[in-house]
Amino acid sequence: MRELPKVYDPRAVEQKIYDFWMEGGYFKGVIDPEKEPFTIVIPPPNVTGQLHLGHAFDETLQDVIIRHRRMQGYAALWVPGTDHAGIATQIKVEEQLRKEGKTRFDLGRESFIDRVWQWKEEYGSRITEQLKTLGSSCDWSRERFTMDEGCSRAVREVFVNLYEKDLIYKGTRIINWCPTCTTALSDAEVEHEEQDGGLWYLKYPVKDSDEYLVVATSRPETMLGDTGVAVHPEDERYAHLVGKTVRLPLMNREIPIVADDYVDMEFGTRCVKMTPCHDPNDFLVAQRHDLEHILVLDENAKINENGGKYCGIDRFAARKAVLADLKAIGLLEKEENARRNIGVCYRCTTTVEPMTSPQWFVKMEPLAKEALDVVEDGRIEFIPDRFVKIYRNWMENAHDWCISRQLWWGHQIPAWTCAPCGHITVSREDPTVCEACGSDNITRDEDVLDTWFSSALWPFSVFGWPDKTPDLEYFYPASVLVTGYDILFFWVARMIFSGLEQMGEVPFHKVLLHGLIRDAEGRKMAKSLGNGVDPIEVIDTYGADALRFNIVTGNSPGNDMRYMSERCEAMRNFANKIWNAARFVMMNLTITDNRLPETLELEDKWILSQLNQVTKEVNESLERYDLGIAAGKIYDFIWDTYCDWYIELTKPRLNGEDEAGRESAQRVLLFVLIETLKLLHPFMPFITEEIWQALPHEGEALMVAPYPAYTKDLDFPADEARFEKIMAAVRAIRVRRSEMKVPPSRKSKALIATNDPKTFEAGRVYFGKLAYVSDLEIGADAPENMEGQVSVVTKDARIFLPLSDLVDLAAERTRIAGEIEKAKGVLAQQQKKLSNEAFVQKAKEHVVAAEREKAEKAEALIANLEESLRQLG
RNA sequence: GGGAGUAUAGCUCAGUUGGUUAGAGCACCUGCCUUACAAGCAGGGGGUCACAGGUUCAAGUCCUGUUACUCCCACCA
Repeated sequence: MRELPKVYDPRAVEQKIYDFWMEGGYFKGVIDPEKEPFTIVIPPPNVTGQLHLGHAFDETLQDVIIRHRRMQGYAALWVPGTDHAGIATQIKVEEQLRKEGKTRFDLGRESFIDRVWQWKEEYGSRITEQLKTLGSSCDWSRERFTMDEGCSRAVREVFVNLYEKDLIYKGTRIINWCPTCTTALSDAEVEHEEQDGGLWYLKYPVKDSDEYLVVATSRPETMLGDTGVAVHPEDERYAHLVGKTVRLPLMNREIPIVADDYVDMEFGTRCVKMTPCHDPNDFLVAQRHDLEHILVLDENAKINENGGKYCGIDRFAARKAVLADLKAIGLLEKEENARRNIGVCYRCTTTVEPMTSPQWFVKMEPLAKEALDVVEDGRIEFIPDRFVKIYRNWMENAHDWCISRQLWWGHQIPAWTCAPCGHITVSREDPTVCEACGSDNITRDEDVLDTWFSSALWPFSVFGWPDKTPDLEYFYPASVLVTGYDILFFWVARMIFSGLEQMGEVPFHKVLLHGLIRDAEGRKMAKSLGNGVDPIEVIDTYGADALRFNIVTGNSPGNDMRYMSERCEAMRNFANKIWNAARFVMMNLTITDNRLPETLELEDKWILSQLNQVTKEVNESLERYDLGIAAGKIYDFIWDTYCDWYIELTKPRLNGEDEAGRESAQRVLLFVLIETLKLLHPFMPFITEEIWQALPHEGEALMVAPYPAYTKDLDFPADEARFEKIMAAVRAIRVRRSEMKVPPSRKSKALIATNDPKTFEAGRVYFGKLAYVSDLEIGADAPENMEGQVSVVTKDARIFLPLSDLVDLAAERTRIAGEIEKAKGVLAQQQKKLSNEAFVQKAKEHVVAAEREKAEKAEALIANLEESLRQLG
């Protein structure tokens, strides 16, 4: 047993304890046919990222869950890993190159990729090392990376699979193009924000006529690619023009006027310019009317050679130029200011440009259906369940998923196009010849896959799929997935349909969705705002346990939370509280084992019964993934019940002469402390392990000790009730003394008049320490002379404190009369309820019983109060 | 345009399936360095649970409507 320092210093403990766990191999998931597996796969953070509070939140929840299950005896496994994060990582390396005055094109594809791998080697372990400082009990021997060999094989297998099933196809469709990242994006990767913009009305002259058609647009530069004007088929105003053409200004191109009911007859000018290559709706209309496709932007969003004299001009400059030129020739009818939603790239916030482009897509409809079913029928449970609606909404409307990216860092698409015959060969092994014509003149598709394509396979790729590995067999599917609601569509949805499609089974049974951590003002933490909080600094200041406890409490599933460092301070204080409680127990410790004593005192039964109750509630809360509630209960038990009451209660025994009494107090103190450490361990793993190691214990490590469970043997409801009587009396004395401002140094005699002297006799010894009583008399009667007596009343006792100099009899009478009024108020309410027949008949039995008891208590209290008042005269 | 969430003490938030006189932390007030802990102890003040209806013996909790804020989804030029 060691002497512990007075103040807990997490820095002296955490690293040491983590190393101890690692050396013990306790994080390792072990296949054990006797045990039930409990699996979590980590949402892989970006390999070159840095730990932020969002990660800390996510990882803490997972660690609490996995530690609880591990202690419960499950074969627990938490698989860690990182994501190659295509765009994000590529951007970072390109930034680095830029500082050297180079672009990726200077290096060429191969050396650029080499460079990224170097970068990954350099920074790839940073985030995982940071995860360790949080205490994450991941099985590091199973760490994976979305671009490691195994995951790459899984990606290839899935791609080929889906292609063969016709669920992946290549086609020229309208996609979202980011001109900065120079790649296509999926719909999910586009964020919408409202911006001020304009709406311009352009006049298109009808051929061989004096008429004009007026079209409105928010992107006038796209008119360079217009190939038609649409009006509604039933619009009489324009009926005579359908089939004719207009002369497209500036480009001097004749384009047809078509009738299509896409046009809203109630809206705008009722004429819509058609730019099939730069607007998804126009694209559809163009298909129906066989309009020409003219792409006018290049990959950097500059006007291309199809834009005539505007070629080479950036889209926004082109907008101004086009408008100026139209105005000059009198074809700009008017302009309006308007706020509108524009799409921006989720990585770089550049305005994305819708444009047609040959890309690869995953056909969503067939996949989405089953993925929705498993959530609807409960095979996968969302916590909280309101996310089912959001998920449904998305699944029912999901467009095909654009999976090709014009990047270099990522899984290159396994498709080869044949130069002579144009056939595309998609294959598990790199082909040397075209599978259709046998030509060896084939070239591999340059594009790579969306990062989320490999993330979608994570729940099974980490276990070695497509091989049937023992891990896959035993640990798949995961028990619970923990992640933020912000990646429900990016990741969760795609894992679900991928798991179902490839494994024929859900990838996890439950999804615990948490919110975002915001700053103290409720704003999103963002680099641009500079309001980010570095968890590593927090850990350094307050300790990982404090950060974890802060994050786990004070929020509920699915809701955002604000980060406030004051809360960390409070939790640091809590850690210190436990530390000192443990110090107290240790400095009084002479025993070397932690068995309970043969005989239990009243207060022992009380604390054990309370412990048992809190154990039950904590397990129930954890079962429901109400981690914050569970943590709160442990907090209250430790601070209020154990420290503020029980420890104080044991002091008379510990300091007493009775050997047996000293030992039994130690035994109960130690037993409850150890059980409490176990309860708390998933939440505050470091400090609990450190203390546990310093106490007499069985087993190697707290983290693999059995988690406490409710037991009938420690249920003492009758003793609890008896002890509550003593507590009530102690509290009442404290209140009275405090009201009279009697300092603790001034002790007083006390007389307790009660009809349950046996109970108070059992608790006699506590009144000295807890209620500043110097000499206690217990009996049935009040003192004969009430002169100078302060009376304190509970429902079970009338207590008299001779504090003659402080007593004002008149004031006493007033006070007691006031208390009677208050108690009568309570009683009246109860009686009202109880005299309501409907209540007595319809309410549950225990509710009625509780009300009766309450009424009885109030009655008893009133009787005692009245008795005291009478004696005061 | 569709959907979801939030609204409880000065601040940040809990509040399980409706059931004691609605809780915690921080802040505030009073008294205490009572030898585990002043990062502490004891006591206290502070809430018409956004608003209006409804269901029920009983509503912070369920239903309807209203207001305010937040978020997600969406191709109205």
